[in-house]
Amino acid sequence: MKSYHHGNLKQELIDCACRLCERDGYTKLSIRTLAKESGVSQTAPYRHFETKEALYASVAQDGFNKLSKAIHVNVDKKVTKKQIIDMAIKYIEFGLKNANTYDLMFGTAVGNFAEYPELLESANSSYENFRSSFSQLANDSDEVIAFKCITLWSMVHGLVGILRKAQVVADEPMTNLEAGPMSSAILIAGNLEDHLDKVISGIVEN
Amino acid sequence: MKSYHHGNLKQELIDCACRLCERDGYTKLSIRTLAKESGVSQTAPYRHFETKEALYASVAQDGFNKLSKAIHVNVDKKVTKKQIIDMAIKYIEFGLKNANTYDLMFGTAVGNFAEYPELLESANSSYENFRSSFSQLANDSDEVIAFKCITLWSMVHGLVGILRKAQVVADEPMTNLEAGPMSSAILIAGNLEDHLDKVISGIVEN
DNA sequence: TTCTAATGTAAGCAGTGTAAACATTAATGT
DNA sequence: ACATTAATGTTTACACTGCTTACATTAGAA
Repeated sequence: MKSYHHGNLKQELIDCACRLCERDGYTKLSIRTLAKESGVSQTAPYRHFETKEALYASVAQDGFNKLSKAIHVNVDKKVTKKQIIDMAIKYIEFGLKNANTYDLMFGTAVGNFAEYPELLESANSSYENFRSSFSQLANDSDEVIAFKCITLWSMVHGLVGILRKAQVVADEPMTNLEAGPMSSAILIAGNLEDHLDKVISGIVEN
Repeated sequence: MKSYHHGNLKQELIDCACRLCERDGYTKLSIRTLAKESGVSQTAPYRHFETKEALYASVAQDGFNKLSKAIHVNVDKKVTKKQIIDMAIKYIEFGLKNANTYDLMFGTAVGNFAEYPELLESANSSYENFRSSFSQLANDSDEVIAFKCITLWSMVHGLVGILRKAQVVADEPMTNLEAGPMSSAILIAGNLEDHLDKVISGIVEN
């Protein structure tokens, strides 16, 4: 005997949306199937999300929270280069393992973060994770910190994108080392740590 | 008196799709409106594109062709660092000025390039542009060329993504230099050339 | 000139986001 | 304790989508 009111619908919708978005990609997600999955009428979700974009925003927010956890570095003490490299690897792993969610976080499905304050805060918090790690790396000015921060961020962000495309192009996962289209991207994937060490050394010792 | 057969429908559809995709984003594009725009029945496009994805593939292909032109460097002689920087700037400009098309090229709307051989070739050709420029920069082994190439590519690709997000987050175009969320990304945008000079110097003199 | 393949149309299916009007119930103020 | 209100759910419906199927026209090859 189920009651008229669900009780926890909003959170259940978010959880379910996160799962389905990551499994099938956010394009495949429909509000109707989401409602069905939660055993509720087709339009019930609209009591909690004005538009589909608002739902996406919640999924993206959840993604940023998970990203923050994934890349978190303890900044009580001085941060080492090795920790930065580790952070970079964790970031890339996150991007590759949660590719569909990552699309939602950095794609255009959610047009303007400012319309979703909670999402904005989670996104900024992720960035702050990056920033604070660099602030404990050396005695740098804010500007230099920003430079290093953006350099690494765009690097890892770019690598996530490139590696995913390269996989697609190569028609095989990252094991394919043969010469071929965009094969260099794949070549690096097998050597990610070395690659990052080189690049980050260049950034850090600047 | 228009004839039953259009005569040049496929190309007209592509051209129109490119225009509309870039103007409104590929999500907003519908085959029906596209058909209407070309003065043809709703289902006529299906004679030329099996699925909507196939149409996207054509738009993306056109994007890669334009990208190739935009970043092309004459590799007859030795290539200079300045030329590489210039190429990077051209790439970023392309990504920012053709943002919606860029999404189609590097996003997930076209799942597997291998299913669209022409797209694949155009994409590879863009990459080859990058590669050949680096090959004329110094006497490097293929591996080192690949390293530099991927480093810069992921860098500029990442910057395109980050700068776009930062714009969104900052709620104002790249002029906003106030401290705030992700403001460092914006800070760099005003200084793109300096930024790239630093980073590329790090890559080139390796 | 006939036949066939290419290219167009018409009608329709199943699915979508979302708006509007209504039903039920939880929360709140007296 | 009870009436009122706000929150949350349902029903119905609209306009739109990608795409399929069956049919119409016509360009080009035999």
